[in-house]
Parts: sequence; structure tokens; C-alpha cells
Amino acid sequence: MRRTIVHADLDAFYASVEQLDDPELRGKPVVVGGSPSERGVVAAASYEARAFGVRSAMPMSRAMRLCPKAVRVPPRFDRYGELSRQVMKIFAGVTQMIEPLSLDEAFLDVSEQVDSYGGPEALGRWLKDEVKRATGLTLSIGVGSNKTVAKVASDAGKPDGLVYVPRGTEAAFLAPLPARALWGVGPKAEAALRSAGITTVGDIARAELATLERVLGSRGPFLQQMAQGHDDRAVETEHERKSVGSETTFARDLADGPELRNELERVAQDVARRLARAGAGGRTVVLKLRYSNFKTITRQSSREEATDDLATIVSTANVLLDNVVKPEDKFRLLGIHCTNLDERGRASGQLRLWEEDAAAD
DNA sequence: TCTGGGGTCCTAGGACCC
DNA sequence: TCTGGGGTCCTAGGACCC
Repeated sequence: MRRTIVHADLDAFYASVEQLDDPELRGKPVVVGGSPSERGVVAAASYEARAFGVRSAMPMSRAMRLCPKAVRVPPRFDRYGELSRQVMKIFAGVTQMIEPLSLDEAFLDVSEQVDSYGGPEALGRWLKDEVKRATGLTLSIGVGSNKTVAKVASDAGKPDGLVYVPRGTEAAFLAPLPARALWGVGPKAEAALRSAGITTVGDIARAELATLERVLGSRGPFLQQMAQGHDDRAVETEHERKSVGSETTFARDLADGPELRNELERVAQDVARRLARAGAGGRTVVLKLRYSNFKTITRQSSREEATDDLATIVSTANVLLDNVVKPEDKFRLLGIHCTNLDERGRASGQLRLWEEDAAAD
């Protein structure tokens, strides 16, 4: 069947919201994220800040060095959630086949609706105009015959883009792009591909399958399919949550002691609260520790019955910590995750993406 | 330059069962 | 005193995405 898939992505979302709500910030470099003195990183940067080389996930200290005039704003996830819901409602007015990927991004299957909107580009234009009118935010749109093409197309047009890739031109559209443009190719895969002489999506499309499997393992065949413009993955409207977690990086490294154990309890409270809100319990408690040298370990413990009980989570995590900690250890991060969620949690998970926190830009 | 926090998925080894 | 093997669960680590 001939499908038409839209990928919609709000531009520099968190930073754009801050500029929307505070006119003083418009036209200025704005960086959303934690403070440099507390080891924060950039969650989103306005395009004015990006001009200085500031990027998402960059240490805030570096961002402020690159762009000393940047205005740093702490994130306001509740506000981003409000606007996200408004935008998702606009999408829902076009089709019920929506797969939100984060607060600012979604796939839409508009196969049934595209003709009545006057075609792919007209439908994309309508979405952009409607979002702009209702919220003041700019949206980038990619339209194509599958998810891969739609996603890459919206990335290609940013910001405020509208890129339509007609059926039959998928492979030609993708071929010149860097391998990194494909979903699932990160720094490691990119480096491994380069060492095999593969740098573009077109190279992946043409490569020997055996080479790709050697370099990328079991993902090789699927990535080649994507690179050739083939992707029959459906837009998934249901999402099962698999885990609930919380973690915190300390402003300064902590050795074992009351301060660290208090942080553990605080993190556990956050997890228990969010489990309760989701109506979920987990059978497995995972303790995550990052040492001052950035080495990260996890230790987990499973039980027969799922739980969302704070005291249980705290005591389980404390025992896991007891089992690994040495007196000379210093930690920069502690996290607790609950996995193997019970049925209640998985069932209620699908609503959360629409309603809850967050991913970066 | 000094590295967040929310997640998902995959791999690989070992225990255990039949 | 030289080997089973398939299935499932648990654990630990890592790549990747936003």
C-alpha cells in the first residue's frame, strides 16, 4: 500500500519556548540547561547560539565560553509539556495515527488524509501554519513514503523547513548524506564505517552485506535497507513503558556517607513517586553509579513481585551500594531505575509520552 | 572541553531446567 | 575424567536517541 508519512519536529524547541514567553530573549543567543558550576549541559540552544558553535549535550561551561553573551535559562519542563500537548492536538486533528517520539517530535501516518489536504506539500504547509498560528512556534516537516525518509527530510530542512521526497526518489535523496544522518548511526558506528571506507548513506546502500554485518553486526541488513530507501515500519500509536528511573549528578563528587545516602533516598523518592503516578511497580531495582573518573557501573536486584514501595526501593539500593562501595571511592552520579514493570505500569505507559517529561532538543 | 537526564534496544555470559 | 542442546531468566555493559 502506498503510504505517506510525516515527520514533524519543533525547531530548537526548549529555546524557542523561552523566546516565545520572554520577548527580551528574541533575537538573542539562548541556551537552556543546567548551570556550568553544577556540571550542567546544554538541553537546547537557539539558532543565534548555534551560530557560535553551541550544540545540544555540550557542557554548559564550554557553551558559555563559546558564546559569553548567551542567556542561560533553566529548563521548564511543565511549560514545554503544555505546548507539546497543544501541538500534538493539532496533529490529532489531521490523523489519529500519531507516534510521539518526544515532546517536540512525532511521526504521523497521513496516507488516508493527504489527498483531502491537496497533497503532501499542502498538508505539510497546513501543519506548519496551524502550529505557528496556535503557538507561535516554528515546525520543520519532512514528508515521504516511510519513516526513515520523512525523518531525514525534516532534518534536512531545519529550521522552519518543509521537505517532500516523492515516491521513487528516496534512494537518490538519501545517497549524498553522511552516514550519521541515518537513525541509529552514532559516533561509534560512524567511525567503524569510515574505517571500512564507508562515509555516506549511498556507500551503505551499495556496500557488500557481509562488510556491513562485520562492521555493524546484526543491524547491518536493516541499515542497508534504510539506506536504500526501504523501511516498512509502521507508525506505532501505542507505547509500552519499560522502565522508570531517576538520576542525579552532584555539584561535587561524593564519597560514601550520610550525604551520598541522602541523595540515594531522594532519587528513590522521585522514582517511587513517578511509579505511583504511572500506577506501576517494578520487579527489578537498578543502582547506577558514576565514579569521579566517569567510569559507570550498574548493579541490579530482582524480586518475585513488582513493587513501588519507597522503603523497599531504598533498602534494595542501599544493599547494592554496600556491595560495591569502597572507602576511597568518589562518585559524581547516582541513579536508580526500576525495570520489569508489571502489567499496570506497561498499560498506563502509553499515555505518558504525551503528558510527561522530556528529551532534549 | 570535561562531559545531563529521560529513555530503548542489543549483546554476552552464566545459572538453571528439561 | 572429552564435550548435549534448546529455552528462559538474570546480570552487566554499551550504543544510541531526544
